[in-house]
Amino acid sequence: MDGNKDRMIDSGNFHGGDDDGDLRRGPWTVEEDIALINYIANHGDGRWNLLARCAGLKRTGKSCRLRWLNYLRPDVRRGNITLEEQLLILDLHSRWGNRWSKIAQHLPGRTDNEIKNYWRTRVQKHAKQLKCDVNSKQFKDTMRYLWIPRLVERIQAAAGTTAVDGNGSYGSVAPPLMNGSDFVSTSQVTPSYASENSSSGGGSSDGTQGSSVSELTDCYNNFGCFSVGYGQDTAPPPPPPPPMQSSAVGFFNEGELDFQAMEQSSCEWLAEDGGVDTSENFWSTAGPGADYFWLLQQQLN
DNA sequence: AATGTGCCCAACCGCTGACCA
DNA sequence: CTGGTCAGCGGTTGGGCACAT
Repeated sequence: MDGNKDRMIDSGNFHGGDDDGDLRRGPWTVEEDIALINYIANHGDGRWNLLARCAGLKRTGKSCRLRWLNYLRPDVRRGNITLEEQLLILDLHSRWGNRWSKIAQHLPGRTDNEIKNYWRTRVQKHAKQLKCDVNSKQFKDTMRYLWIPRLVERIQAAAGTTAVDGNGSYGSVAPPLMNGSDFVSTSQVTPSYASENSSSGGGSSDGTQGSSVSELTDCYNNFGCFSVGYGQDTAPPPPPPPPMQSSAVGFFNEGELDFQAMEQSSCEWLAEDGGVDTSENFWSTAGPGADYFWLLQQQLN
């Protein structure tokens, strides 16, 4: 994993010829990155097409913008998605669906692209393993009753504030959640985003304001569910979850969740990425891409 | 060692909305 | 109102890597 950190170094042209108007495509070279960083340092960003021309880059403005926002921006955070971030992503996605940029606003340093990739590669993969659609009720229930409680537990364990009953089984925790008064099931989220405060710089004045991890975990412990910001820009709270539907697939047998099987899968998932490190910071230590950025810094100095 | 397979993620593409003349 | 330009967003692609066979 993390293997392609520096694959774009000096990798030359991508997609071969396709030179519509002398424009380059594909991976960025160190020289291009330096040119872009230097130009933005001196002139700021924005007006990307103009920027691309003035910086002497044979790239579209779009490409420059994407490169800057997703990779070169100094505050971009790299490395593994932490448990806290996973929790936030699950929660925010349950409210907003695939509104990656909106979700990314609540994860400082993370890009919409990164979150989108995380969702597709990890979450959707597990939906596939469960043999259910990522938008299906079954999958949402799995997230809601298993993965999220498990994440909360692990976060708290990492913080040394264990507040979960001893046996660690969520088979016993899940039923109280069944009142489900607050937690949003995606199917309930009507995409009525019009009422949100859309001041693009803000990001903290909508329903999720302050949707920090600690608030999420606190809320979860107090009420057995999330309720942060719910209902401010969405439909009324969903009704209590009905019993599992029959015609179950994957972990849904005879109309009931197979919690054992689900929990096993949950453990595998959380162990495989969440259990590694919870605070890896790409910029501060050797991590994915560190060698590339080291090289970049050397070039800039 | 060679080959096959799956995963990850940077970058691209197409679409949409905002803005302006 | 219309047409053009630009920025931003979400979906998709494909190269490279790690691991399995």
